[in-house]
Amino acid sequence: MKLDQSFYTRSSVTQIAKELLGKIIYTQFDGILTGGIITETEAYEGITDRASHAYNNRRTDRTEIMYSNGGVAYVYLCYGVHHLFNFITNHKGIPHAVLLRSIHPIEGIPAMEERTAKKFSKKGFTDGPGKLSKALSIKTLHTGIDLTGNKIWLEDHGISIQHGDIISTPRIGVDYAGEDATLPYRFLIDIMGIKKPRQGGVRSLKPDLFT
DNA sequence: CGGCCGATCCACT
DNA sequence: GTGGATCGGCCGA
Repeated sequence: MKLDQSFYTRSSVTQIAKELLGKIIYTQFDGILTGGIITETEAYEGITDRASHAYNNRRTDRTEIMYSNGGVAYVYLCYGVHHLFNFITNHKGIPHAVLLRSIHPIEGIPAMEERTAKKFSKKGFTDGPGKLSKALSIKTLHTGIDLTGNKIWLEDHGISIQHGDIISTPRIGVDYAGEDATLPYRFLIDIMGIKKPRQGGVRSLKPDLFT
């Protein structure tokens, strides 16, 4: 079942970030379908969040899309190299976002291997925000795209994530954010169920777990 | 208009 | 464990 806009327009960005775990993200460009199970997200809580690009109600050409009604993409370039994908949430004027940090591939794996020049069997295939964007062919030009359309969308396949299986930690790479750098706004499912990961993330997803 | 630097990744030691 | 890649956005002058 495809997720509709009402999933994104709710007011709790942390709740949405947690509910995204276990959902399936798909992209289809030039007839090539790729997709994976979302296993890690981060919430960015708008104008009060020092880690957010929209902190203090800042509006620039880049961040303007964050003020849209929920259900569109915000993709920006990081370190001059990586295209980082965000779900825009909440209502128009409230610039909440969820960064997608990791997926577990389930669809179009050969295409993803070609795009990333890496093999799925190798550890660390799509376990990072830059890498998964490359695998799904998401680029900055997709900023503003409708997340309920036919190029990028989400589906609920009935994967049930227990509350107790969600690990939360501080967000990665936001040391500049002062007190807000310690907020537990990073959410992930530790598929191995072994231990809380250190910063840097879970690198031990079992390829066959969801198949 | 110039300079700084990041919501990262990978090669190399 | 560390440093280089790489460039658009952002800010101050």
